[in-house]
Amino acid sequence: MNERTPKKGLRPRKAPSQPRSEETVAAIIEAAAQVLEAEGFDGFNTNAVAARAGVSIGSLYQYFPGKDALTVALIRREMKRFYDDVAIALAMHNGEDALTYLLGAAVRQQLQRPRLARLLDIEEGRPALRDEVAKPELEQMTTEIIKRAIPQHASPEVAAADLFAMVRGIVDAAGERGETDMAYLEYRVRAAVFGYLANTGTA
Amino acid sequence: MNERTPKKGLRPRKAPSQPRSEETVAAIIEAAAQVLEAEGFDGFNTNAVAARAGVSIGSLYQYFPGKDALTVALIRREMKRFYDDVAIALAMHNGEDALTYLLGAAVRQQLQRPRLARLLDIEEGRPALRDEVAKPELEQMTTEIIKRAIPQHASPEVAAADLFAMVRGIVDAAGERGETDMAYLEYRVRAAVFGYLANTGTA
Amino acid sequence: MNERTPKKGLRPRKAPSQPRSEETVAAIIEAAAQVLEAEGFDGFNTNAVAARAGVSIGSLYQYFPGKDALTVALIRREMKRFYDDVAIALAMHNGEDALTYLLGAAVRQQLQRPRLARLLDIEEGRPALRDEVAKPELEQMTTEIIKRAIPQHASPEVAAADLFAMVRGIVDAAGERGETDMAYLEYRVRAAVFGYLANTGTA
Amino acid sequence: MNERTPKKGLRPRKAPSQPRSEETVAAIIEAAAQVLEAEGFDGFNTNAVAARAGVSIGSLYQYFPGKDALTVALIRREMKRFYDDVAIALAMHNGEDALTYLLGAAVRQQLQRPRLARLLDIEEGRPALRDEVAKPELEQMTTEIIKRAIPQHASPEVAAADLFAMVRGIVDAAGERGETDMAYLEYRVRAAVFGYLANTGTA
DNA sequence: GATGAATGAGGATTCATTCAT
DNA sequence: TATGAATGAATCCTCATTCAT
Repeated sequence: MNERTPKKGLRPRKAPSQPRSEETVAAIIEAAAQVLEAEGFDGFNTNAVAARAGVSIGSLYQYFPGKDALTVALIRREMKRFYDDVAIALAMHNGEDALTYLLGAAVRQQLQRPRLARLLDIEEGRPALRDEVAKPELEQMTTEIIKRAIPQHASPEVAAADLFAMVRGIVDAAGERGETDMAYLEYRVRAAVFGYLANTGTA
Repeated sequence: MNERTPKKGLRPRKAPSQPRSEETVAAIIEAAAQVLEAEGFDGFNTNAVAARAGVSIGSLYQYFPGKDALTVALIRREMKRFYDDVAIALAMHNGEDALTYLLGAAVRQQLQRPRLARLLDIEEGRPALRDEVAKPELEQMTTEIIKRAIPQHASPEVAAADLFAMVRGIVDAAGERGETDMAYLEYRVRAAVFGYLANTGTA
Repeated sequence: MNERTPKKGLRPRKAPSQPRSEETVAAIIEAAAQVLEAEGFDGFNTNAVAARAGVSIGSLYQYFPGKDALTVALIRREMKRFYDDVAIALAMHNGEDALTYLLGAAVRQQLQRPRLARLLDIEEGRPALRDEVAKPELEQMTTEIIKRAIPQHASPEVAAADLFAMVRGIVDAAGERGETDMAYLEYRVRAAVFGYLANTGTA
Repeated sequence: MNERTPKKGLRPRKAPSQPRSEETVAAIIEAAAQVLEAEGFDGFNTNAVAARAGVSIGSLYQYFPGKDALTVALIRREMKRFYDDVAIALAMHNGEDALTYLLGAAVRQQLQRPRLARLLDIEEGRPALRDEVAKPELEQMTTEIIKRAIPQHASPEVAAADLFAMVRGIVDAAGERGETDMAYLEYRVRAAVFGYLANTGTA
């Protein structure tokens, strides 16, 4: 499957109606997570995922039209948790508190399963998946939070993108090095983020 | 080639002594860069590289014991330029100037061939390559520069790692979005880095 | 590979330059013929063809970008012989002789390897291959021969198409029934063709 | 399912006694026709047929022991209409009229759903089905008609086979080219058939 | 009877690597 | 040394068929 190949289905093949199916789908996605975590990209193949999920390869393809669709589903599953956190942050009155909460959530999530998070970050960037996993609302919501925290900021959209990128960079690298002290990491992330905002805020 | 596979040679097979060989090796490495840039991981295969380099696949294997060795060579080539910049920075007297210079160099390099840079950043993280492309001196030198810029900083090693990671994060993301305004990007990177240092410096 | 799938390469992958390659290509095509003949469509898979040719599956794909390309090559090989016969017929002065010669050639060819001929006739009709195996010159040349044999014929193009179709129909069916008496078959084919022309000629 | 595989049931699994079953069976067969027509062999799979029929795949297998049995049923359904026409022809007193009527019926039927007809003609030839869809009576009846039309014909059995084959050849090809003018096509078919008979009749 | 989830053998294709020439 | 033909393990994916519910 080449990069320019006209897309193929990346959405789940069928909404699993029976409860049995739902379990199967969840099992496959979690198996994908585990395989990716344990074997890296090299070992991340559909047969391994099916085997780890305890289902046949045929079942996997009943629910996902292809490997990429499975990856997308996994990314979405992980993204969802963050979404919820963003919503919580948005509900806060104080902008700075909201941003702080968000950073904590990001650190927590990324350090929960660091390798998985890092590998999925990479997958997200693949041209074949990019459209499917784009998160416009997420960025909009983050922009909104920044506006509240630093009302006078000149370009909150750019700031949102930069902050996403730098947080991801710092936390992924920390996870890769095996860091586990979340408090310390959170402290540094806050330092980076608020430092960035302080220095770019008053354009 | 599995992640746990007992390593294989990742060093160039022979120090090309003859000038013709040197050219060949350079041509292969540049071809690898171009293929990676143009086709992404999906199209990055040894046959394509050999073809683009205008040499036979057999010749490629004469100079590189395997695909990973080729990747490593490419990473090293890109790293070298940065090395030189770090050396220049180290020669500067004023610590802040040195750091500023370094950030500029990083931005410049990363935005020169943004996609290549980003893909190589990913490759660097692969377990199979990590040992071969580790850059202890680089980190040490950067740490040294930070020490000079912020003498009282509590943990310059951690700072060096974080700064590497955040700069890479910001610049890779900017490249991916197609940004080309280096001055603006540099400004933001400086904001992030000096903001981080300001907030973590006085432990 | 669906019927509407945007085409894929159907031309041989590389013009085999070395003599060794040429042999390999020929061996693969003949193996394809034999497998198709012996096993029918059901057994006609690339692995079987490679095995029968005594080459690895990889070699097959070095020369043919896909299964269909192999089929096309086989069809072309068979077509070529007929082409030559049409050329010979075209060189004849007497139109009826030319047509008679052509019919004989068609019968001979089709009865040489009857099952292969019949299965390839079917393959030719597959939408995925149709464009690649179209034979406009062949039809043009046949039309020309008909014009010479029956100068006053109202619509020689239609006649050419009909004659192709009926000859193919009769001979394929005869082959399927295991007929081997070429003279008798040829006699009947001539009866059909000249009967058709006699009855449609004077529009 | 290989060509030599010891046969499997090709007859419908149960004579559907209840009216509801009969409808279901008919729906499945018509769905098979539509799928074959619309997607060609590539898309002709049991799941697609069941879906198009609006029944579950399980139900399909309740009525047909396998895919081939479904194909056979479809072929039989199409054959039946022709059977009736042959019977009508047989009831005619004048042999030539009978033959003419038969040809018209053949053209009409084949041009009704040309693609379906052509694909079923191919399926009929598959060794796995051949025995199940042989039509000895049909050929016998046709032979009878020929005998009446051309009493002195030397080998009416051979003629019957040839005529079947050439009519099928001409009409299938016409359908493939998208012809729709039935009168013109019928005229040419008559020309071919009566021409053939005229030229072979007086052995 | 009907359903549709599950199965897994089978088949197409890729690509890193070797080795005879 | 260079070449490029050959290799085959690995991987993706399909679809006829079964069977528990």
